[in-house]
Amino acid sequence: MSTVSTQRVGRRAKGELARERLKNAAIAVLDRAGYHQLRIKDVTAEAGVAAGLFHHYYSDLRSLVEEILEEHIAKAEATEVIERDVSKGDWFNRLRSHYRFAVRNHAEHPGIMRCIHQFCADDPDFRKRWNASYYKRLELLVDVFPFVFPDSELSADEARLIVYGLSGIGQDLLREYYIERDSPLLALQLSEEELAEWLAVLQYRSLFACNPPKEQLRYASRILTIKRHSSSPEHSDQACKGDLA
Amino acid sequence: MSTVSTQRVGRRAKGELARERLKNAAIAVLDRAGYHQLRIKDVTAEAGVAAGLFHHYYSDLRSLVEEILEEHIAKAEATEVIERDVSKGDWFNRLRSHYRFAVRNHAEHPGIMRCIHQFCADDPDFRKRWNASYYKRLELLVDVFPFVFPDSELSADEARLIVYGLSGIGQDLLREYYIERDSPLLALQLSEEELAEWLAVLQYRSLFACNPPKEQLRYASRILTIKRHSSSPEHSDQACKGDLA
DNA sequence: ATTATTATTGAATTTGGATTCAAGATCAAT
DNA sequence: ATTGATCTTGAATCCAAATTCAATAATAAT
Repeated sequence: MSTVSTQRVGRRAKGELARERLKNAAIAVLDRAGYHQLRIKDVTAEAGVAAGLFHHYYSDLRSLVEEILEEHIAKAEATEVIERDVSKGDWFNRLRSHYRFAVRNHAEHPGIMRCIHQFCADDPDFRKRWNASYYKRLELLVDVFPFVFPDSELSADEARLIVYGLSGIGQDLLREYYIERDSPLLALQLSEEELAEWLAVLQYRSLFACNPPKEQLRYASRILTIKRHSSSPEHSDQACKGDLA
Repeated sequence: MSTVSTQRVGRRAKGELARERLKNAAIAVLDRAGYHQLRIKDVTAEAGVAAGLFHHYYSDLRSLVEEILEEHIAKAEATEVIERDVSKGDWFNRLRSHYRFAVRNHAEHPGIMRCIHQFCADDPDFRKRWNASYYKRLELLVDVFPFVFPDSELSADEARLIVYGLSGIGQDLLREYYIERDSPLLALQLSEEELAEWLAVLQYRSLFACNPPKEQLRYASRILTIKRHSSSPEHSDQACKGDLA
């Protein structure tokens, strides 16, 4: 059907290409300006096409942006497999994997993440769509709750309260760090892996009320030095030893 | 100067009154529609005045809304005194007080909190203004870090990383709960005090890697039943006993 | 080579809403 | 009671940006 040669491009393929160029242009503008300053003219200018062409491919800005976000979500969902190589009881690595995913998303697609955030605040329908994706990940954790804590007297909703509450750890921080790029924490010059680990440690501590196993930590081990000076030394690290189910 | 009687109202006072009515109308519309759907006509209609009157009192919507938010921030800062009756080493109550403040804000002024959120995502200047207020509270916690954890090897920035990371606990949750009113957690029917306590417990656990003292908990004590079934019983609760500096 | 289809342009029009303003109403001062 | 100031109205105007569309170019089918 469509020619693959460099010069000759089929009509249909050419159309698809222009469509794609508009999309990429929009992403570029989203990155530097955000959704609410986005104008059709910005997009077509960035793509180097006439203003009128926009409506040949999209009915309005919102539908273009929705397509971008939808694709992002779909792609992320396809490749996440967050808990892929995490062994069954290895909770610290499970949490760290979730954060790796979140951190990578923010670091690689700040414009898109910002836009998702703006859409969620504005548009109930989109918020539902996003939450469906986001909560799917959270529910992975909620689901294993009764298995990990068989003795706990928590209801399912209470488990959810905990997971949803803890999911906020680092959310704002990631935004300030990667999107606004305007946080005192930028001074720390953290790599993605480092940041993911720190946040995972914080989450782990809250979940289990103890530290993750020392040997798993590659960057954030200094957090283990946090001890109430009023309590007996070496209290909790030992008790919550190992990390196997 | 101005008459206090019910019927007769001075010229100046009448003006102030209309100004106030516009402001309250705007808050009402913010509550139900949010900043980005806010129109001057909506505000004047809600206030029951002609469209043109708006510009007699405000140059544009943004300045009106900024005034509303500025007043909110100022009032909140004036009355917060968050750590007022928290005794020096009583960390659990300190955290709980912070959450009481956050929860109350969301419960009482969902429209304004939503608007703050929207402004922060859009407007770098406002975000700075808000962060100045928000970080002021967080720095209360950062500042006492070296005092509470004298043996810790954390740098100031690392302490900040922890505090900022943990500050996210419950942020999204409060939005979904009080602003969007669309969270599976609504099923729990939590009172403000209950929610504040749950979130404080989560934060406390992450900070100290142990549970807060049982006797402080009025609602969330079931969280103490969370124990890794692989570890020895009663491990950390005892070690981190009491709560005095 | 001719014809039909799709892609692209940019000027003209439309739209949603902010902004202005002349005129009328209300009020305090004299 | 008259005057001058402020408050209020709503229709008229303005404006930025979206949207349309007739004309032209590029490509594919015959």
